[in-house]
Amino acid sequence: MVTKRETPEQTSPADGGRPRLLLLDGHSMAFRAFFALPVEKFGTSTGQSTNAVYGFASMLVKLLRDEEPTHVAVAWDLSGPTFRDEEYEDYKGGRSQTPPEFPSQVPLTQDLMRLIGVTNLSAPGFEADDVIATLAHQGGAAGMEVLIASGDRDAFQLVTEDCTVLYPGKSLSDLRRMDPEAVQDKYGVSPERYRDLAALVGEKADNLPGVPGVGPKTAAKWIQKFGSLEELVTRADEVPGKAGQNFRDHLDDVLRNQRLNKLVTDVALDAGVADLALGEADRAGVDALFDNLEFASNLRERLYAVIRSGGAEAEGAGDGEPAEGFEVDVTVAVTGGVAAWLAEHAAAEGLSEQAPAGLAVEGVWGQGTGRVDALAVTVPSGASLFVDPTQLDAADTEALAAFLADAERPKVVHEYKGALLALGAHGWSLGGVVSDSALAAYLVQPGQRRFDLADLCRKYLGRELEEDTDGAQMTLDLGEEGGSGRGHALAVRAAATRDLAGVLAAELDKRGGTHLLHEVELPLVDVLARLERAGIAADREYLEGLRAEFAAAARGAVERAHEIVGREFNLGSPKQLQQVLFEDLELPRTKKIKSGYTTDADALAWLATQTDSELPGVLLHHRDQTKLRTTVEGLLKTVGDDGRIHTTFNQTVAATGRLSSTDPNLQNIPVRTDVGRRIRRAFVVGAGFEELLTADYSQIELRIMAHLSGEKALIDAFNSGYDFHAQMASQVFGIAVEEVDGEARSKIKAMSYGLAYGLSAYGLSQQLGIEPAEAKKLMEDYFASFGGVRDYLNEVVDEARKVGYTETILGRRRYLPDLTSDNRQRREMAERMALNAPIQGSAADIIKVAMLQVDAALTEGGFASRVLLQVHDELVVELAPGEREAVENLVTHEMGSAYDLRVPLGVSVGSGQNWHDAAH
DNA sequence: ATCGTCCACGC
DNA sequence: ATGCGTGGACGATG
Repeated sequence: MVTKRETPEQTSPADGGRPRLLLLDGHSMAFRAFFALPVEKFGTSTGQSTNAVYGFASMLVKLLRDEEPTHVAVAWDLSGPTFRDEEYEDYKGGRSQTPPEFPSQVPLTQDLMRLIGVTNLSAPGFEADDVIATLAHQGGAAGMEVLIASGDRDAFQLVTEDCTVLYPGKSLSDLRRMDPEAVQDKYGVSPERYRDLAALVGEKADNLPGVPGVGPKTAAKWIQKFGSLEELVTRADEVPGKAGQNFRDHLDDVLRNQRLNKLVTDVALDAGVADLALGEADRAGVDALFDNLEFASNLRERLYAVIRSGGAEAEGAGDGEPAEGFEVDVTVAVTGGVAAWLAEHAAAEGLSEQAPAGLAVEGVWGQGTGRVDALAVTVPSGASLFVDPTQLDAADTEALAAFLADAERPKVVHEYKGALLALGAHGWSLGGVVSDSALAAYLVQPGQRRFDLADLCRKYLGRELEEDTDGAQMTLDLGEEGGSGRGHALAVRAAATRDLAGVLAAELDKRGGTHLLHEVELPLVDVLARLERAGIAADREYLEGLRAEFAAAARGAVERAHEIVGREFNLGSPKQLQQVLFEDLELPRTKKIKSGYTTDADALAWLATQTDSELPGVLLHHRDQTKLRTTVEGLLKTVGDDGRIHTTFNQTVAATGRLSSTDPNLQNIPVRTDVGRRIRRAFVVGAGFEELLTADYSQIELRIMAHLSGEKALIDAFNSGYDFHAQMASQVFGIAVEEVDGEARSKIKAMSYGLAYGLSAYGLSQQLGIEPAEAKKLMEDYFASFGGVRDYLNEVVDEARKVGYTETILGRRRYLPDLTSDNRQRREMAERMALNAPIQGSAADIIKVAMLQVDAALTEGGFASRVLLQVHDELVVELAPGEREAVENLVTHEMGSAYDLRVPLGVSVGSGQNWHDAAH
């Protein structure tokens, strides 16, 4: 196996040009690292051990820094037998078991090597040592200086004047330089005779017994006296004493040892020494891996200081100095100076999509609005303008507004939507935004938790955004007049955003996400900002009424529950509930959870059937009413002065590409029960509008599954014109569609939807309340009719395991390193994510495109109607007077044509005075 | 105050 | 032991 990166031009080592080859024995060094660092202190939150990876990386960083090699390779053992096993079947026998936390760290270490530009090598039938011996010979022949880092003493036989072995001492970072003199000093023999000595002494780790009673001292004495093992064997009868008799008795062992410990120097390899030049690091890849391993920034920074990086990385990163900050030359706008500065520094001809201005907005935003406290513009030269909007005159304001709105003056910003809302609240529009560093980072790695500017700078630029706040820097800033410290900080953010956008553009391009950013996510920002700004009208009095009603019902349930139990307790505390149900009332135990036994709704419903006690039913009722009450209260809290609720749509949270909604979450308003649906009546049409319209995709995820799998039976079911689930059931059960009853239909419906989630037979049985065996049979019957779906799902996972990521129809990637985890739970979780991500993510792609098309068509048609909400597969539109029919057609058409699947995109619409009545 | 757990709502 | 989210309440922790 060879992993090779592009070979950059060779760098010269410090000593004037002689190439220096560093060879590492991967397994032996990783194993040393494993035992050098406490495994329990190095692990991720999900249980992946990382001590060996961390230790190995630290050791390598030190070597790269101290030795400055020009060429590096790591040799790895393969799992299969080697020629030594064939010669001696007990070779390495009797080794104690490898610790279970170790093996999974090997591929992680190999990944890291590849990412930092180091070649991994191995050869079937040979050990890592043989690979190293071969390369060391090649390197020597090519006039290179060779360094070998290995924890295996067999490597000492390779030592020459030009080849030094670095052998770990007490700690991993303490590598002893074994040159010819050091070998002679330590063992009393020259490196050429080391094999002779090792053959006499034996090697316990390889299960190669030597001569009993003969250690390194005796062996060295003999070799010194006789000159070599060969001579020693010829004159074996001259060896004195008990040890000499043992030698004669174990002659065969010694000779076998000597044959086996000879390292092979002509292994056929996929790469020669010339191919081992230290490559360019994939910094984003290293970051992703370090994030995954939850490594702190310390090691990351030390690594960045010694590796070659691709892209526009921090300058001076190769000299081990701390990364430099951002060079900005800040002009603090004084009244009347903005127009002149913009004319001089930010003219349209000075900016381009490749060299845009960086814009940073300081302020707050949310609830569909915002406020600008300050803003900074940085142009490619580093010239920066800091603006306090309260200090502008009319001419300044006009010039600034013109610059911000000008689509011909490209700019990049971090959190575009926030900037839109904040600027919009001051009456400014923002045009020409060619990238949003947060969105770009999200598309590069959608699973990341945070997309802070500071975090991203550290990760992609290797630079700290903020200076030490407790150092002299701060004092200095404070000493300057007019808040230039604050101006500098904001200008730095603008500069950082620009640098970041450049690096991320390159990274995103590599990952095929450029189209998604420019054609979908960026244009969507503006649409979302307008959705948030519009909000949805709420009937406050109606909500108050609901709150009172739900609160009263909940109180009633509390009283009744206390009465039943005969004492007071907190119905909202799962812990107290367990005490009451399982200890006081001694009801049957439910499913185990961390803290005891579950009291969730399924369990309470089951308990209700198992006992005469009224309590479970009362608790269920209490849960329902309490949940409804808190939902209503949450909504009431967010109704604005304009009588509307302005949610926030987050575009960088869901790893699959979906939007999410917060403050309040309008994507989880109850709909499934009658009482829950009443809350939807509180979302009403606003003043000046006529009705609400809802439009949703029917079974979009199943349609995507049909499209992606190409399963003909599934595609036919969608085209049959019958009720989809009934049609599927008729196929599975081999009956006519008319004969499919409700039970059969709902079983197949659950099965179909469960597929996209990676549902197991057990899960299906739980959901349907049937025996696992019956669920298994159901799955088998289902796949007998729709085997293409199963094949597709398997293929998705296999492919993702191979390439490391899944992809949606628009090329949105999700990286899933856990697919190769040796931890079963993690691996299976990643497998379910892998089969779900293309389906859920493609649905997200489609509705995003639909939103753009609907929005554009509404604008183009001159309609006053507007989109208010997106709920994953549904859009809520506020209809302006007289526009219902036209907008209904428009929305149906645009949603239906957002993407051309192998099955039609079904869209159903309805309208009414409120969200409830607009359902269909 | 902050965090993890449990629970429940949506698609 | 079915995917993706948000959020409230509780209770342990600081």
